[in-house]
Amino acid sequence: MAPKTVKATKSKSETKVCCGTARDIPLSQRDADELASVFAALSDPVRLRLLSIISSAPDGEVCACDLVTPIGKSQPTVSHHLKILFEAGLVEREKRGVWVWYRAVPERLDSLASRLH
Amino acid sequence: MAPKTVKATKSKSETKVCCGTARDIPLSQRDADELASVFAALSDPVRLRLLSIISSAPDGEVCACDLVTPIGKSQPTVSHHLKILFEAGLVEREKRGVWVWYRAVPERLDSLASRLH
DNA sequence: TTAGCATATCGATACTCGTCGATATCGTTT
DNA sequence: AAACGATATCGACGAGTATCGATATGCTAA
Repeated sequence: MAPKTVKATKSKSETKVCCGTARDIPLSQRDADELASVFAALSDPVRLRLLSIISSAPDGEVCACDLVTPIGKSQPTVSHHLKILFEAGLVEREKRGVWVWYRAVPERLDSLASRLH
Repeated sequence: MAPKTVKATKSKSETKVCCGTARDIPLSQRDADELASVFAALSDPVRLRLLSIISSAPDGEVCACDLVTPIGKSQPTVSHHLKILFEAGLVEREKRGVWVWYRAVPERLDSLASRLH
């Protein structure tokens, strides 16, 4: 197994992860799942470019109809990716008439960045 | 299509993404691909917990043999995830005898955090 | 009401990925 | 040399996902 120097600090499996005991595992299962889901939303180049376009919009918002062409994917595909960004809390949307406007949620990225230490 | 207010700032598809022209698309295809690959490495709860354990190690490094039990997955699975973290530049490894020691690369996370604005 | 457009959903397909048992590789020990 | 233990790789399987054509939903205009 491990060398003998710091045998005492050996991390141990802790199935009891409920209340406040599990301090030997830095990141809980739940936190890991939640964090991973946000990273998963950012793990696609199409979504990163969508987020980039939306974030850098002069008016702070972009019509969905103006996202299909620059991305170069089909309308259902772009709609699919926008939904994933929305469900991850990375963008918010507002329907105005026939159009849907998307805005970035920078606080979401800020909180993400802060959790990277 | 889009409303008429800011028709001039409408982002346009730019297939010529080589030298320095494409400035209407904030994030290039290449940058998006590269960023997405790092996020993909962080998009799994097992890898996040591995990274967390390694990062918070008192000695700054953890033996791979001490990672299998707390993660609760098989040894090939843990080895697989460690490889992905390594190839993403998030951890570095050093073989000492029979054991392999893993260290975190915090600068990698720092540069990631800085790219989230 | 009907026609037309913007957006979302559905169904299908191809591909990627997480997982594990079995096995290979490699250093250590006897 | 032979046996053993730690780690990586392989092969396979099941689950998830990116993509798109077709279709549904919903708003607007005639």
